[in-house]
Amino acid sequence: MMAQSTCCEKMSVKRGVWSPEEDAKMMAYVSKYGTGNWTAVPKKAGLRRCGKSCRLRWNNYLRPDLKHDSFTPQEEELIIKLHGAIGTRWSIIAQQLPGRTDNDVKNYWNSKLRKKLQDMGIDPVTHKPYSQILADYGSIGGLRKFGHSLNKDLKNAFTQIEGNPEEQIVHFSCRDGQVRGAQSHQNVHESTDLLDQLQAIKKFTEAAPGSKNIETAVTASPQWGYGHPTLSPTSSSSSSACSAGNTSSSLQGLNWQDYLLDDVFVPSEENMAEYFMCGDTDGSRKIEGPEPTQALSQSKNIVMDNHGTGATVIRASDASFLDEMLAKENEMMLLEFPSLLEDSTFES
DNA sequence: AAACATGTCAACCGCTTTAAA
DNA sequence: CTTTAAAGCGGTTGACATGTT
Repeated sequence: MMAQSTCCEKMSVKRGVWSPEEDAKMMAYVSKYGTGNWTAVPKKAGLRRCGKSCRLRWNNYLRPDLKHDSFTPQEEELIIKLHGAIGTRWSIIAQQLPGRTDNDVKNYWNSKLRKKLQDMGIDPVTHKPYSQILADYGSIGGLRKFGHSLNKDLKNAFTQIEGNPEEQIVHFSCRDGQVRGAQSHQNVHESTDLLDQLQAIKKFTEAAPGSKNIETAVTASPQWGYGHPTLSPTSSSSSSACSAGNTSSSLQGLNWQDYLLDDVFVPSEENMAEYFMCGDTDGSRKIEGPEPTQALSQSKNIVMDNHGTGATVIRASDASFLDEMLAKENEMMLLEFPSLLEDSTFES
């Protein structure tokens, strides 16, 4: 294990997996004294643990209101949707799932849901199809030459794939000028590992039995649901294939657009408020901090069209901010990747 | 049957936020 | 207002289980 100095080490207390005896002591203590003042718990409960460890054990495992069975398709859907809206705010997501902890949700996302989306050709960070993300790469004015280089690489990569190249490449082609602004710009930062994405797309195209299916699944993007039968992975591990199968019915009919940020935040400010007021009947729980406001202000600047092409409308007042960001990025590109900016072999 | 790879999940780390002194 | 301890949080690790070669 690590040799870092922690509070637990200083106190020379036990670490690692809890024994049934320790759990019993913990339960006995809480039933007698209740929770709170965790630093005092180890001494009072007769445990050789640090308070933090006790709190974690109680909150993540021993609490009687916790569910210990597997996640339901409904819970799965909610996690995906919320993750698409607010990202890795696990505690907030967990508040919407009674009996689940942030740790549960986080683990479930990392071990199951993230892979499931990847296998379907959807970027688990942006919740967009990889094809759209890659199209966006080529459509960013501030990264003009960089985008062209990427497109060249993409074309090289995809000419290697067997089948009808026309159908497969067309979805990754540059649609210059169509997507600009905060949303597409964000994609550049959030989906930085191009290689991984290429591999995922390759995997996706290989998994589909024929190019016709790909045509149906990708070209007709409004019909592209998470549960699309042709997207079920055939070459992935048994567990992911199995879980994908489990949810195909529950998620059928849902489009990837359903999981985009705007679906949750754009409709109205009331919806926003409702969303961030947690499900408690007394309404006492709510999100703290500036995030909802930020999300709202962002959502006002981004308007996705109904077909998920990612077209954005930026308020005039934001233009200078964007220009500044793009200029900064150009500057960074010059410093870090001057060779890419010199690449003039792929102009269009 | 053994070795290796992969998946799962409880627990930990360290940073941030909150609240009390 | 400042300091400090407690609690909250998201990311990461590692032990164990299971699957694959």
